[in-house]
Amino acid sequence: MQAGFAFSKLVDRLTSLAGLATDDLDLLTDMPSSIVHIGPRQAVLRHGDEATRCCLLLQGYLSWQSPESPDGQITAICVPGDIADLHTLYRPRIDGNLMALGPAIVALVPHRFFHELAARSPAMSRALLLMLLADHAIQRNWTINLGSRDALTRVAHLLCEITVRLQVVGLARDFRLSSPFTQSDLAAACSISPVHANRTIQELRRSNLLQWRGKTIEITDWRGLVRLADFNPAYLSIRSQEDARPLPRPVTAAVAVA
Amino acid sequence: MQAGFAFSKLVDRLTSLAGLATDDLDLLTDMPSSIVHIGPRQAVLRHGDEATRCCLLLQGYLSWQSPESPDGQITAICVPGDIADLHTLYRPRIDGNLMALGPAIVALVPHRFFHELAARSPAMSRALLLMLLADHAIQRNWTINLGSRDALTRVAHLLCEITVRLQVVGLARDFRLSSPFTQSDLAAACSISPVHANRTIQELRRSNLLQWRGKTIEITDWRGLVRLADFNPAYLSIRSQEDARPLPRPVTAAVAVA
DNA sequence: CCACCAACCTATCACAGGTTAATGCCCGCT
DNA sequence: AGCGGGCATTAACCTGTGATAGGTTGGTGG
Repeated sequence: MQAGFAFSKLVDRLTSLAGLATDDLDLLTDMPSSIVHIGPRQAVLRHGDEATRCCLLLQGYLSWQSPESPDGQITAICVPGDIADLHTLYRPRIDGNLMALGPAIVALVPHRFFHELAARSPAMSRALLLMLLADHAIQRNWTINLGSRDALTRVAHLLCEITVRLQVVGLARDFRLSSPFTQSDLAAACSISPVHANRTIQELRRSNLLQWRGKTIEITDWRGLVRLADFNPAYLSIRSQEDARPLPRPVTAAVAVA
Repeated sequence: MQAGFAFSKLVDRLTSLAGLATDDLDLLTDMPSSIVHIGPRQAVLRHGDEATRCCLLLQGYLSWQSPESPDGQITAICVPGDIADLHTLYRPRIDGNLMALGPAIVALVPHRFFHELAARSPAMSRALLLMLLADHAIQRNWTINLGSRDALTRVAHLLCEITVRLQVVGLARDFRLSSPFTQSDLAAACSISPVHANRTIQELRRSNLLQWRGKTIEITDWRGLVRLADFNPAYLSIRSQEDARPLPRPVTAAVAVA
């Protein structure tokens, strides 16, 4: 999509969920926002806050951490194009802490904008709803991941999920993903100890499934990783590539007006 | 609320989430539905189905089980008043299996009804959305439960959650809950082995926190169970009792019309 | 009354993963 | 260049939970 457009990843994400006409997407161009750079391990939203703006992630990773659990368990991860706290449109009270994993860039957008957007375009309204449902489906899948997989397959599955979610917004197409997060972060997301996360990563390396050097992960055997993790991307509710390009401006409507 | 009304538990649930005027609630009286009795361990919806109706639980418990995982892990539990598959209003493809734990009674309601309901009443539309968000919050909490608690506190936490959710719809007020489900079911929900679930329950008994005899559980030390589980019901997004009664018919509106 | 079945309970053993702590590495800072 | 502080790595040890296998109880039907 438009390469220079700051919100292009949001556009990618939305069109991956629902059919949107160019008219609908045009509504995003006057999205008011303030751009904020976040440092590593810095909080974006704190437990108990009342949100009045949504937090659209432009670059990097954000994580939701469960409040008042000493181990700082990570309950969700956001990738670029995600609106981290979309649900605050309807329940503004923040439950949990939203932290950056590594440096990140976010756009803060007033709730008001999305409410008006939804009122103006039913298709957009629907797309936002599907975004909420997709988040829900991902969350359910994390439940499955924690409940039924061991450490190795759990880590593998998480990496598969992140990779595909990045690919939706045009990142990691070559299976190289930036990893500004630490092994401890990965451990916190998989609910294993940092030490065991390390053991696990080394086993993935030893099996020639991936390399993790410095701040990038390269998946060298995608098929193998998918097989190991028993990964099925269906739950991410991504439409097929076929359908995933913007619908043309509805000509019939123009005719009707004329 | 109206005791004889078949959908009173749904009313309880909705009003616990949002302020609803009597006018809004009246819209529920012509809800078309077919009542279905489900046997224990019987499937209500199967992975891959396309839903055209929503499944409102009237009595008993339903569980979502992850598809194609041999251990039959339970990823969510529904209590009376819940609409088990509300999300199918927007994404009708079923992901997972919906099974009854013990005998259950459900009302099948055409999607169409809810769509019209939402179109007619903004307050209802909002309440349904909040119901989806509440489900999401519960799911996130299951992630926390599996990720950060050991078997004992995990079971304790689940029992706390179910108890409070039942109380919202007027059940288990005396901390006695019907438990038509088996210890294996509980194990599947907590991702532990049935044997260990048994050990765990016995420890809860030994600590005089509860009794589980036959098909009812009696929680004899609610405070103690809450403390053990570190249970905080905030995530269930239940409004305070104060707010939780129906709003009076908005007189002002009538005046405006007149 | 007994056969049968499902659920519940108990005992034992093995192992995945947690805990702790020591070491090494790399990178930024003065 | 030297220093300090995260972070990755390795090792030794320990514990919670899974697996298996068997015994008990209670309800249901012949």
